[in-house]
Amino acid sequence: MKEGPDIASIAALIGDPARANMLTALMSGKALTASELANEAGITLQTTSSHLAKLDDGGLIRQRKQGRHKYFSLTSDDVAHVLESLMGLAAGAGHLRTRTGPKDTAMRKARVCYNHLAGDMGIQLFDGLIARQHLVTDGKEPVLTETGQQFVVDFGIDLDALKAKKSPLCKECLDWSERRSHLAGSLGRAFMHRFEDLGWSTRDSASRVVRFSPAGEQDFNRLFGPVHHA
Amino acid sequence: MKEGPDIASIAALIGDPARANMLTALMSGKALTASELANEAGITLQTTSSHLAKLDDGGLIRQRKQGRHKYFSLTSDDVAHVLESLMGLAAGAGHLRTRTGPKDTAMRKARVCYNHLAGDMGIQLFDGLIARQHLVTDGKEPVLTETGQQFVVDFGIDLDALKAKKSPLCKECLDWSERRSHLAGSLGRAFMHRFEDLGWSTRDSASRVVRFSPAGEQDFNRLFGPVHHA
DNA sequence: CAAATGCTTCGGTTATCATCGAACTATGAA
DNA sequence: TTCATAGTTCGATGATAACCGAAGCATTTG
Repeated sequence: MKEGPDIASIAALIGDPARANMLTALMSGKALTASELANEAGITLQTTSSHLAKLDDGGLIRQRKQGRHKYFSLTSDDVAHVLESLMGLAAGAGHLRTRTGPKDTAMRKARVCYNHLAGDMGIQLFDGLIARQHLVTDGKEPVLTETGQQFVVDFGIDLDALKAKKSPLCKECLDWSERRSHLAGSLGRAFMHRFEDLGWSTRDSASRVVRFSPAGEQDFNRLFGPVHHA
Repeated sequence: MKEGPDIASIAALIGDPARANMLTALMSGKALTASELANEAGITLQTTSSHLAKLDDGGLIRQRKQGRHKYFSLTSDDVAHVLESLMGLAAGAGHLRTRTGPKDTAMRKARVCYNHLAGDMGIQLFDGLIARQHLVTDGKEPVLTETGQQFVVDFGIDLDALKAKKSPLCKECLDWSERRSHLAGSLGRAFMHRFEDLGWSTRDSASRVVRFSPAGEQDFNRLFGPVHHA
């Protein structure tokens, strides 16, 4: 009724089932066309157009014209973060829409959260970095240690390029399936990208599922898995 | 098409302006009554009641009856975190709301609530016991853990005598200045009594104010103050 | 007991908004 | 040019839900 940040209008945007489905689809990190989003939400193209205009107006999505197509994507990691948090709440409250299926277990194991790795393996990555003291979390956002910076560079990530950008290097993102933190931010994105470059993992084209090859998973566990003390 | 939790229903809950105002008001961490929330949202009590039922149904708030009042608060830090993120997206500053309770600073700090400690220090006692895992609250009334029982005995309280009585050992009591929980029940009374026996505190004869000696407050903070992680 | 206070339930009104059919614009292909 | 595909705009409809008045509980106070 009065002052303060208008969380109601933004939440209302997410609160419509059709729009929520579109946003969830965009959590894959891929840019999608209006038609694809219409299909995701199960509504006609006209209605979709109206929804997309509202989402754009609310600053939740960004659009790029390319030929006669129009590609839509989430505006920022912040938007993805809010959506992921909402999923956490919904999952905690027992508001799951679908019961556990084959795809669900794959989703829980490894999936993309906008542009970084989430699910069980996302948490392993995060915990593994911390266990090896490559990353420290003192209250606020995580920070790379000296050895951590060295490790990242050795792993084949151009750290200087990431630092040059203005977007935050490390961010925590709450996992809705595990209810624990995993690594987001530009470093999280870089890790995801590197895994694919190394051939460790591939993205499922139709969903958010990330599939690791047996060899890739083995390498992953060696570098990020639980630490065994002597 | 439909994967993951149902974020739409939860977002829709937050998406109504009246409910958003209530939730924002509850972000203070304090429990508020239905009437106060009605006032915050600028709607009648009937409508508020309906909204509160929906928020409760969605698992966003939790309610507690005390006397003829009903106090509402956010269910968890997770809820607060989502709201905070939404505010970030809405790109605005937070706003503080109604300030209620005793104006006397001494009363705010420490006072007697029937027979146990209330006010800021009462909350510190309660939070401190939980932070040290001496007390757990899983939905219902708090319960002493193994280490908690040992701690209580070591502190000089005759736990067996308390257990022998029929009155409940631990109860949560809502603080009317801080609007948060503190420890009541026979254990709460025992703590209060022990503080006085140890010479840590004395009761003001004319009011409900409890005065701690400097040394007593120091000891109190050592045992019940905030926990510092290594 | 009765009066007062705090909150809930019920019924009816109103306003909003998601939805689709149809018509329109824009880009690309034949 | 003509056709096809991608997306937008407009108008009408229908369902949902926010809202309040009035009456009903429940608890405390006098």
